[in-house]
Amino acid sequence: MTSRREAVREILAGGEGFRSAQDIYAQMRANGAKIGLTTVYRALQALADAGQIDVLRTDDGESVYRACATGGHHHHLVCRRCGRTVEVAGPAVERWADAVGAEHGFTAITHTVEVFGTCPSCAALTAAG
Amino acid sequence: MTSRREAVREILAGGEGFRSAQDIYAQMRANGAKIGLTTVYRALQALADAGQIDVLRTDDGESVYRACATGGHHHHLVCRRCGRTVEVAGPAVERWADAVGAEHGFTAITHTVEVFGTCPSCAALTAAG
DNA sequence: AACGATTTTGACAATGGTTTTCATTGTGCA
DNA sequence: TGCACAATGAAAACCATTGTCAAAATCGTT
Repeated sequence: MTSRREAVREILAGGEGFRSAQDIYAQMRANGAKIGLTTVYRALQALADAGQIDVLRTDDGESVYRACATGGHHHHLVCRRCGRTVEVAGPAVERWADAVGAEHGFTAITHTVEVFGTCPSCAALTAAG
Repeated sequence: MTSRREAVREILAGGEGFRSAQDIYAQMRANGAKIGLTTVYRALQALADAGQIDVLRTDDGESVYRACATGGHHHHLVCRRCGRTVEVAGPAVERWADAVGAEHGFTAITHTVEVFGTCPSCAALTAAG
């Protein structure tokens, strides 16, 4: 029983976009894995704590997870239509956030940035239909 | 009974930082107002739809609301300790977000940016105790 | 003022993602 | 094999939020 976390991580690594804990759980069960929802949550938390996966909240309050392609700090450009995501590095934002914080005397600055848009494919679809 | 929304808006206008729906409800009850939690939620939604208040999600999934001081688009610098918030305008980020989106062919770009940090007062407290 | 139509309100139940509980099971070690 | 400890998972608990629906308030009309 090599920690189920491995299994969870592999599921995430095997996919592309963000997935919710519930989805991951369902998929694992579908794959025949014997795992509980509780454990999925715990694995996800551990992975997130270890910085091995990305976490972000959808607008309706659900947490979604995704394997981190690049180890470093980065943000996401998410298609609001199909959910396709692109990891983007944004040195400019990092600097801006730090500057803004410093300007007001804040320390230990962190920030969350998510960019949403309509990806080319979906834009085409929208135009067509 | 001039729409309870007025009352909710006034509570928000009378405070500084972000407050959760539950907090607002509790405060209104404490002030002697006869209002239901359901109505607070409805008022908050209506106000948010009308663009009269800011809404954002805390890390633990709770929605928090705040009277919008400036009408225009802006972001927030939030103290992770005491919740004090500063509205910041960030032309640089706007441009960056648009540029990043455009670079990948995305259109109709929107973005969410929240900067967290420890405010001077809280930093002092931390250092002291 | 009186009336009905429409909207607003709010107590309560339901929802649903997430977390906790706790007994069970697996693992490492002597 | 036996024991200590971490991991697991089923079910219950949590809790912010939303839905339901009947009562109350408001408006427009007479």
